[in-house]
Amino acid sequence: MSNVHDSDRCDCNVIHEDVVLNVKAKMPEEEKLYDLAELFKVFGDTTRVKILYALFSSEMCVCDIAALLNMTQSAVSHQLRILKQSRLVKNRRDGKVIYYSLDDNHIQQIFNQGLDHINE
Amino acid sequence: MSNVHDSDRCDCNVIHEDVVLNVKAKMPEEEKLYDLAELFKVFGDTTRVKILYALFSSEMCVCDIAALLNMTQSAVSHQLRILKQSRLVKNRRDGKVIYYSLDDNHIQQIFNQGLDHINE
DNA sequence: TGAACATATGAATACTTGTTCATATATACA
DNA sequence: TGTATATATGAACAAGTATTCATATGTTCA
Repeated sequence: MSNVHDSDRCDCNVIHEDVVLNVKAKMPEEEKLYDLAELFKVFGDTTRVKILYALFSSEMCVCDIAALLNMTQSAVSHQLRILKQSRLVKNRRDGKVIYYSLDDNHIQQIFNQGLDHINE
Repeated sequence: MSNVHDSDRCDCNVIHEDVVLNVKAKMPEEEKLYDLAELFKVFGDTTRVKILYALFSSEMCVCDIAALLNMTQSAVSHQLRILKQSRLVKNRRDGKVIYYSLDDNHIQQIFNQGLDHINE
């Protein structure tokens, strides 16, 4: 039984208590929203967006990605780690070379929706 | 006529030049990818995700949002400004009260795709 | 007009994060 | 086994950002 008024953080009055209660009932659990923000945080960096977009075309090794983006191997490697931790990319080893590829089929749709917003 | 080799930033060799050139040809223009990352950066904060999710249910005034999220009116106001600048929300004034609502119909789909990724 | 309320905003602070640099790990090959 | 190459990673630094605090703006109503 959570109460709208159990807070002292808001320095103004609740104007529409019915609305607040109604919306509160419909909100997903805190953790889901946190995870969602964390996912978008991963998409919120130009380098990572470029890497993901590159992998739409084909799997690539770290050196190729670095050359494509005109970036340091180290910088790319750091970003790939973040992408892998978020289960957005996976990798396979072939000798010395490690190939990265997409590990998710929602990314392209999410990106397309995002581009729709930008282009409208 | 851009050349893969005009860079000195990559401290390793290009292994698959054909792949790099092919992917480079398919990459969207730099600016689009930048804008896309900027958009996701806006989604990459728990407070803003919560605000947007709340507005899926109904339009709300600033005080109500602050009460719902147990946050300062000021903090909410700052975030609403960012959301408005990104054309994700709009507002209308009714006397002293300002009501915010969604200004984009891609958001819900983007969020749903994101949740699909998290839940799989 | 002045008090009360809703909202906006600038400055400061604490925290997060992307890149660099140096170096470690791992594999191939002579 | 030793060297070269591909990749990973820890530490440090610079740049960005969310919240807080104080205050300003704008509207209503007595």
